[in-house]
Amino acid sequence: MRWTQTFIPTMKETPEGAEIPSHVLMLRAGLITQVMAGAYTYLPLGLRALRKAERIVREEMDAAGAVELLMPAITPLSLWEQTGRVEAFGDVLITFSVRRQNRQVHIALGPTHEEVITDLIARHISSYRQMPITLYQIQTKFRNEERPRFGVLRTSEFIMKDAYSFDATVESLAGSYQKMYDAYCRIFDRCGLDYLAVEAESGPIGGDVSHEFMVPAENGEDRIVHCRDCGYAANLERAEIGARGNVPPDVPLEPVETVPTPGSTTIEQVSRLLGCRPEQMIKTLIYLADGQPVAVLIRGDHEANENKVRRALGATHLALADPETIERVTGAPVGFAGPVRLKQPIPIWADRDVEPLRNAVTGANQADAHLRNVNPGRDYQVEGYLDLRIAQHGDPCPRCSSQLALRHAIEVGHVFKLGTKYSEALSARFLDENEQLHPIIMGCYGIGINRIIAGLVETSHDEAGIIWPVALAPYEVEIVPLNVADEATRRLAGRLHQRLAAAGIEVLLDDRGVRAGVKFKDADLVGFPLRVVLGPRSLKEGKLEIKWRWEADAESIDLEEADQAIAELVRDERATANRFRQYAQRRGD
RNA sequence: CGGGGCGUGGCGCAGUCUGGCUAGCGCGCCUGCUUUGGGAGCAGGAGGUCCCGGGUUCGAAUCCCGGUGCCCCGACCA
Repeated sequence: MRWTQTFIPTMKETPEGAEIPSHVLMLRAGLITQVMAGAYTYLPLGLRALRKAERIVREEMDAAGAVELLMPAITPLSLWEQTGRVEAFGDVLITFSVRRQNRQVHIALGPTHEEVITDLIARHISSYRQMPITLYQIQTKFRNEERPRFGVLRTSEFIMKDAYSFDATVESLAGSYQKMYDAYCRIFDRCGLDYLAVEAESGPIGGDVSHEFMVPAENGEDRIVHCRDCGYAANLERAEIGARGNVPPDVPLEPVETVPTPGSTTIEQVSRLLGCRPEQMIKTLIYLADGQPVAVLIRGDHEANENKVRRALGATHLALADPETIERVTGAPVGFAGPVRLKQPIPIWADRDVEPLRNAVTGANQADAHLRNVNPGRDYQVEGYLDLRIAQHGDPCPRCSSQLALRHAIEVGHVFKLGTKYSEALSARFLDENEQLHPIIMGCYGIGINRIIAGLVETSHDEAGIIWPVALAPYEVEIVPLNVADEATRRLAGRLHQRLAAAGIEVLLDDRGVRAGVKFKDADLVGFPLRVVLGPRSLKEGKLEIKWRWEADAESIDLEEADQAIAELVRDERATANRFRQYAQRRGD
């Protein structure tokens, strides 16, 4: 391809509103352009990168035995009503009605396709002999994001690879799940992404096991913990905390004392008023677990992890209690709850970090008052001490004796053991070998194709621009003739271009009649992996210059058979990605 | 959905507080000459509903009212 014949609107300046590197660089390099909040056009270069990511995903899904199909983006709203997800999605689900003759057809744009595929399977699979099977598609999804942001990382329309497995037994599901997990590792490896597979929260319904594939990045929306020593990694929503070796301080237990704290309902206000540190305070949260009130004690400087609480209580639904319930249970308005002398006897569970607290400060269960010198056993009893709080940077690792690091990350993939939620709701059942009817056991597996690109750019760039691995680069090689006014240069460049293209190399020829500096800047900005310069200096000596984007220096190679040498280099990098890996390694250190 | 910011040729911005000549600057674009290894120089030129609607005024990019779009922080995110 010739630069003058395609469409690459690069920009010298950063458009207003773009802040994070991936957004800035994708706009400036002419990969994307915004159409509205949360919707982008993929320009020719951006589309090429996207297609390459898609192809890697497709190849690995096929290799893992998954079978591709394509479902429609428009789906009947009734399907979503059957699974209760019209409410679950709320405004995120884009719905509309169209007229057909004398009736209204209610349509939802698919934000994901569990309903559609389960409905399909329900119609066509009825025997254990037809399973296991995994189906996938690469398709545009629609979610009306409350707040689209970060360029292409969070949009209302995006391309997703979504796969769904169907198994007769949980053992079989484990196999299907593992195949997808392994395929995901290969996919993100091939894309050159620096990723972590983290344990993820599977949510209150259906699933029991789930992993997310995360690209650690400053601007990621998710937060994960990672142990460098043993490799434990988990989404913050799920992250366990290791043994803390909490030993209560050897101090005399002071008598409980009620102190007035008018209007002070937060940890911060009370700690300031009473001159105590938040870590000396006990936060008492009243939850409704499947409708039953329960008290949860968390150290003042910590935060409750509601997923942990829900799991620990074996509840399906968990939510902070409403003010009326709190008042009924504690006898005080919101903000003054404590474990001592609750008005109504309810179970009290505490986080492990509450156990060693002595002479602590907590709510007095009466308006405008707190208690000092509260101690466990003497003043209140708990059902038990459990891991109930959100992990923090530096917390002990749950798997080894090391510490957890907290990092931001971009979620690029998610694998999920779904169970039978959708098969039950949509009657997708099969007969086993004993003629027993069971709901089909499902798994679902998503990859955000756009996020692969954005994640790569976000983590692989320098001041000058993007640094693509060959696997995702819009073009593998860019030929830069410095003086296109020179007939000989033009002819040489054209011939090289032709030969490389004929050799199956993805090559772009910058044939613009602009100054050398402009071409160099654009080459760095877009970030093609291999740059080939034909300039008067080296041409005189029968040489041309090649330079990998991530290397500082160029090297000269003979003009004679340069095409073969370059093709060989590119093929080698395609096969091994060794050079890019070395750069990524250096970058990581 | 709460809080904040912005909207002026294709892009980035000034001008708005304190209303007043023909709305300005840089980049980009077009023409010509010179130049040619890291975003060239000179000369000439094209390109504008100053986000939209209403109001105040002799006069509005500028003041007032309403709307709308975009961005950021937070809440939310199968």
